Amino acid sequence: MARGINKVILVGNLGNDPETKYTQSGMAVTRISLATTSVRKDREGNTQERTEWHRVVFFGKLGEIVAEYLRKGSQVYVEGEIRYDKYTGQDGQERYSTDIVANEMQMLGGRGGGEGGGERPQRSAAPRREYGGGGQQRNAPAQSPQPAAEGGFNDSFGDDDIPF
Amino acid sequence: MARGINKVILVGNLGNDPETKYTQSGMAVTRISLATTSVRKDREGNTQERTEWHRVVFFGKLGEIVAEYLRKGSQVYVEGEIRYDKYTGQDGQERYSTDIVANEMQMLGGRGGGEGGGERPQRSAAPRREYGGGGQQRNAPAQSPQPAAEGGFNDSFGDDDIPF
Amino acid sequence: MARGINKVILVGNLGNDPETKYTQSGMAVTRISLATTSVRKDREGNTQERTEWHRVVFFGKLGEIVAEYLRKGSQVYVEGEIRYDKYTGQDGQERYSTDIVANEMQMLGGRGGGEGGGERPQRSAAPRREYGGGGQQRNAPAQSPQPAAEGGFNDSFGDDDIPF
Amino acid sequence: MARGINKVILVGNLGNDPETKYTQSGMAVTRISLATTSVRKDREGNTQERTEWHRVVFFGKLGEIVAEYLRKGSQVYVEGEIRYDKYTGQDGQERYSTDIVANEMQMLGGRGGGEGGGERPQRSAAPRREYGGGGQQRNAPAQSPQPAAEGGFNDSFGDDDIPF
DNA sequence: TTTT
DNA sequence: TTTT
Repeated sequence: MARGINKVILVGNLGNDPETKYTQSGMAVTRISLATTSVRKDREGNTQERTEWHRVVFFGKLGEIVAEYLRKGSQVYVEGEIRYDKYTGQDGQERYSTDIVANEMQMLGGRGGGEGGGERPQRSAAPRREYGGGGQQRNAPAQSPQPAAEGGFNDSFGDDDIPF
Repeated sequence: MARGINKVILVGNLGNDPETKYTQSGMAVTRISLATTSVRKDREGNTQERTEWHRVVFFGKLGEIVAEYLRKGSQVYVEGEIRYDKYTGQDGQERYSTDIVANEMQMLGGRGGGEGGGERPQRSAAPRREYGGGGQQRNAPAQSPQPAAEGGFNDSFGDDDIPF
Repeated sequence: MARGINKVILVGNLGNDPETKYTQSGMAVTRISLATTSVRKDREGNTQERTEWHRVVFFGKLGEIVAEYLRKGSQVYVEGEIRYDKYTGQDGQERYSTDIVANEMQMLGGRGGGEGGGERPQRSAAPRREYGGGGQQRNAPAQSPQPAAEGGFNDSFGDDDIPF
Repeated sequence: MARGINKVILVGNLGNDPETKYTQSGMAVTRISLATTSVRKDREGNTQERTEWHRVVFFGKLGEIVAEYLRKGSQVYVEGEIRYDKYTGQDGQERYSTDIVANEMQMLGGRGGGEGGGERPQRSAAPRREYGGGGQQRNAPAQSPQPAAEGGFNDSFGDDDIPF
C-alpha cells in the first residue's frame, strides 16, 4: 500500500570498478559510482557542462551480476529509487547521504567497458517476474513494421484462455 | 537477459469502469481505457489539445485490485510496457492492437473517482518484491533536511550486517 | 551533447506549503518538501514502511505556478533530475545536499490540497513546447473513450504536408 | 494545462537505417524502427523471449540528428510519448497505428552501430531548454520547431543571485 | 572517478 | 512535515 512514486532512471558510465561486500547472511551488496553529464547554455550563450556522480547500490543477485559484468568505464542503464540516509560520523557529527537503490540494470554498448573483462556479453538483469499464469501456449507474433518478424511470444495461456 | 528497455509511465483518468475477465486458470485480466491529454501551442500560437486513449491491461492480483478500486473517472498512475499485437479479424483481415501491460499501479487523488465505489481508500499495488535478505533488523532513520526525522526503516539486515 | 540520462519521477504529497524566493534578476525559485512512502515486506513477513522526503526545487515560471497552486498536503507529479551539491557550512564543515530540480509538474487529485486555496482547478505545467512547425491546420475531433485509436491531431502541418 | 502524463522510455537497437522526409515547410521527420527484447519465464520454467518493434518518429532538429548519426544496429535511448492514430487505407478500411513521438534521444555505446557511419562520436540531443523565466532576457538558443523536453540545470545566475 |  |  505504497503512497507515492519514487523512481530514478539513469544512463551513465562507471567512474570505478564496482565494490562488493557481503552481509552476514551472504547477500551481495555492490556499489558503483555513476556519472551523468548534462550540458546547457547559460544566458551568455556559453556551454555549461555539469556531471553528477550517483552512488548506486545493488542488492542480492543484481549485486552479483553488477560485480561480475561491470567495470570502470562501463555504460549502464539503471532504474531504482532514491534513498536518503542520516547517520552520525566518527566525529559525532550528523551526516547525510543519498543513494540510488537499483532494482533494474542493463548493460549498454555491447562491451563490458574499460579494461579487463571486456569480453563479457551484453546482458541485463532484474528481479524475476512471472508473467501470466494460465494454461496452454499461444503464438502471437509481434507486430513488426519490418519484413522479418520476431518469433512468437508465449503468454503462458492459450488462445482459448484469453478472455478478450 | 533482456536487450532493451520498454517502459511506459501514464497518469490519467479512466474513461469507463474496468472490465475484468478470467482465464481458464482463474487469473484476472482487467482492462481499462485511460485518457491522457496534452496541450501544445501550434506555430500560430493557438492552443492545441489532444487526448490519447490508452488500452491498459492488468494481470493477476493487480487486475483484481484495479477491478475492485478503480472506477470511471478515477485518476491513476500506471507503469508498464508497450505490447504490439497482430491478429486476424473475423473478416480475415489483419489487424493490429497496442496495449500497455501494466506492472505497477497507484490510485491518485484520494478518492476513487466517478460515481459509485468512491469510498475506497487510496492505495497502490505492484508485484511484491522482497528487499534485502539478510539477518537482523537495523534502524536507519531517514535523512530529513528538517529537525524531526523519519522513523526507522527496516532493511531486513542488522547494522553489523551492513558492509558499508 | 549530454552524456547520460538523469531522470527522476516522483508522485507524493507536500509536507508544507511551498517556499518561494526570488533571484536578483527576478526569477522565482520555489522549494517544496515532497513525501513518497513505500512499503515492503521483510523476510519475517512484517510490513515495513519508509518515507523519503525529497527536496524539490522549481525555477522560473514553474516556480511561480507551484507557489500559487500547491499547498501543504497537495498531491503532485514531479519530473526532474537529481543534483548533488557540496557546500561549506557556517562551522567550516563541508556539507552535502541533494535536490531534485524539477522540469515538469502536474497537480493531482483535482483539489489543490490542504487548507486554503483549495478551489484551485487541477492543472499542470511544463516548459512550453511547440509542436509541429508546418503549414495549415487539421481538425482535432473529439475523443472516444473506446477502441484504441485516435482521431486526427493537429500536427500543425496539413495532411498534404505529412511525408508518411 | 495538460491533464495527464504520457511518457515512454525506450532503449533498443535500430532494425534499419533511419528514414527521413521533409514537410513542405522544410521540417525533417525521421522515422526509425526500434527493437526492445524482453525475457520472462513462463510457469513451466521455460525462457520466453519477445521483441517489440517500436515505430519512433523524430521531428525537426532531432530528426536531422537521428538521420545523421544513427544507423541500422545503433543502440539508442529514446524518450517520448505514445500517439495513436486512425486513418483510412487505400481499401477504404480503417487502420490504426501507434507511434512514439520522441522528444529526447541519446546515442549509446559510443559507436554508431552497424555498418557505415560508425565513426560518429557518441552524442545526445534534445531541444534546448531554457531555465528560469525571471527578469531580463537571456539568450535563447535556436529552438527546434519540435517536441520539446525539460528544464535542467544551468542556473544562469551567479552565486550571489541564488536565494538558497 | 566515467564518458565525449 | 505529507498522505493512507
